[in-house]
Amino acid sequence: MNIGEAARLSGLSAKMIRYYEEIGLIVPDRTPGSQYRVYGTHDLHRLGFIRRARDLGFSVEQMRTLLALWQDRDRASADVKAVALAHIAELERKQAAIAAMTKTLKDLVSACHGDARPDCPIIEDFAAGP
Amino acid sequence: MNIGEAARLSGLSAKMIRYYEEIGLIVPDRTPGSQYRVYGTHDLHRLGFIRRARDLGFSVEQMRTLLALWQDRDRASADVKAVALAHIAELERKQAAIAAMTKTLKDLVSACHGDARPDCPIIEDFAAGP
DNA sequence: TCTTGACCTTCCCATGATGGGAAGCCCTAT
DNA sequence: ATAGGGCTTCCCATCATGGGAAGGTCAAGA
Repeated sequence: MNIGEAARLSGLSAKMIRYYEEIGLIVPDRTPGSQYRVYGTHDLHRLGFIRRARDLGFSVEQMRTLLALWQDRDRASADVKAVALAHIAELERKQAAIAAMTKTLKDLVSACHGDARPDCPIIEDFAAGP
Repeated sequence: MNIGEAARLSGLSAKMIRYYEEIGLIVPDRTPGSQYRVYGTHDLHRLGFIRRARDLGFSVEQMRTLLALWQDRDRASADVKAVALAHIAELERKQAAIAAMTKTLKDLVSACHGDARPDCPIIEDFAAGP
């Protein structure tokens, strides 16, 4: 099948599939005459893997590692788990940062009348020196 | 003062201060001869405001809005609150997305032995079709 | 058989916020 | 006067993604 159908079936955009090829994640065959990309069942399976990993927030480099581990039938499951754990740690780091911002903002928001008057603890907080 | 000291005092990098100038958030005076940027107390105050807003995750466009509201002594506190609430909503959206990824990953990780054997529920999940 | 329209190709550019680095100017202390 | 540190502008890179232009390919219908 061509890239359009592969995109539809995988849920990735054709743009991104070409990008993933450019960086070596998936390299399909080409039709001899037209140079159209041709995706077979194997490629489609690989695209599905990429899609799933991407939706779970893995970086392109992590996906590269995971794809290699997938292909390596003798890898230790510990190797896969390590990649997943590293990603979880990163997600939790981001989550903590967001939670801290949210908490501060909610405190400020709850102190603000939110009416037509100009005095506002939010702005005042921002304007207060360190 | 010059940009280096302004950077030190505000906690922003000189690079970023120049960038904020380029996009019109803060425009300092220049020394007539040398074209060095010169930051006064007013500028420093503004940089502090930017720093605080940035650390709370506001986008540059939101900072632009907030700076304008700060300068406008007649704004309604509701206007400020609306910006903050919109940002909180965005943070919570991101937080929910991260939490969903984290949950899925943790489930997969807990199902994975993480030893020397090759069978791994994580990879298997990724490889499973939609 | 020819045309039309949908699809494909490559190439360039943009995003947002940030950093790196080069080439060259300015100022101050020795 | 010279050295060194700070400043300037300019260009490039990140990461994953989308937009769009110019042009090639293919299949279906007249």
